[in-house]
Amino acid sequence: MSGRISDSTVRRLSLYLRMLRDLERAGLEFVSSSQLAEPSGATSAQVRKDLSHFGSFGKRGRGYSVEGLVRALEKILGLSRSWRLALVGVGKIGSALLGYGGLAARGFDVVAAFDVDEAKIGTRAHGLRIRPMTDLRPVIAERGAEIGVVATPTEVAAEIAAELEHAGVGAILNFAPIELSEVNGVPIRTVDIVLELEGLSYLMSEEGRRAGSGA
Amino acid sequence: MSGRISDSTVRRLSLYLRMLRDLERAGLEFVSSSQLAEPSGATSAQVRKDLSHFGSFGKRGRGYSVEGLVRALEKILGLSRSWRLALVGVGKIGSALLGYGGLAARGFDVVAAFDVDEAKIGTRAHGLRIRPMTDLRPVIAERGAEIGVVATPTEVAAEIAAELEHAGVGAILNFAPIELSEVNGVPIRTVDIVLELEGLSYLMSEEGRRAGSGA
DNA sequence: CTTGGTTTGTGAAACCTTTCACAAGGGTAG
DNA sequence: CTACCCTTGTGAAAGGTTTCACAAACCAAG
Repeated sequence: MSGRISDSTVRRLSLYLRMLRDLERAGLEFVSSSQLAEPSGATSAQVRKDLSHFGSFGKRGRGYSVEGLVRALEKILGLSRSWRLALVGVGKIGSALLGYGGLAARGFDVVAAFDVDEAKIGTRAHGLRIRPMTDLRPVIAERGAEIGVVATPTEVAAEIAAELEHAGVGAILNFAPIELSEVNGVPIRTVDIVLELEGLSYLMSEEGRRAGSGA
Repeated sequence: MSGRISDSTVRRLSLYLRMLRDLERAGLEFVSSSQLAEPSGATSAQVRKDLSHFGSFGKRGRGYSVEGLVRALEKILGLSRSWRLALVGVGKIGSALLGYGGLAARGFDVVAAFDVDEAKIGTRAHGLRIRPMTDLRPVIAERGAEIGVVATPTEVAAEIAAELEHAGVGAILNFAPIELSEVNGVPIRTVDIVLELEGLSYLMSEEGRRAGSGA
């Protein structure tokens, strides 16, 4: 089993876990790979392959114990604990994140927020005091933040990411539309809305071209 | 050339285009595949392969004309025009989107906003009147919105997506943490922040396990 | 015109992911 | 215990994407 696991596998594991939690809440005891596959658009074989990288969790003829698999996936994904986030940039996106209860509900707590804007510093947003950038390092250390969130303008995103790494975070979630390069093995995920929209734009134009070229 | 183009190729094309626009603004005339590759973390061969699916845009020995390639990529990606977005759900994320100038700047204009909250309906957010869900169909038709944006709670996301499809949008951008299934060939992209964070959680835990297992 | 330096466009090879298909194992009913 | 039905776990095959490597083409200099 276990070698290097692909991003797409990890992504699917998260989706399986989501569904399993629903099933657990619903009181279901066992689930088959095909039931598990449906909501994420995967196949049953893919579910089994994905899980097989980490061990053998099912019972032949029965399926998987819902509770057992929830615990196993939580352990694999590192979700049996909660994580502390440090947010840099309390603008539109930053504020939206602070107000989004879904994060804390899933074990991601924002424990510190930073901004350069003098007018914001010292004020509170959703119960969190906004701090100046100069406090980045000590506050991240003191609060033990493990994940840095970059919600700044594009121009400073790379610099902020570097500072976060220096401050000791182990991973970065980036909302600026720029491809940040991973250094020191600190993984970075970028959420790039414009990129997603451009992907849709391509598909819609494609369709037009396809239909148009037939005539 | 051109068959079915993979998502990752389209994604990279967007990144090339971004860089090319910067180069164009900087007044550069020609660019090589290796220069183009750098910021997106691709290789020069990959850049050439990606472009080769759509035609032959470069000059051997010289590279690509910056202006020419900008126009070609804009055409390929459907970005020589602008797109109209209809937003459903003016909560935290929805408001953040409305306030985010980056969208309009890149040719994605939000032309309609809907919500179920009586208190919000009729008020204006960033110059846009918030409308009741019952107006969805007529307003989308009237304003000619092509892309629907789902920024609602998870529970209603699937239903809203279906309504948007019915109302005639050609693509959907979904912010609810749920995998929506494409129907009628209307493509859907989901931006799922929790999924990204869980991916980072996996990587950080992996690292711990790797280091720990050696001792 | 010829030579040399550069860069594209592209088959072929290498690599990675997904799907197939089936033996092995487990549960249940009689 | 036997017979039958299910579902897992997994090698092997298929399918896709990325990298390699090189001929073809272009430019500039002499």
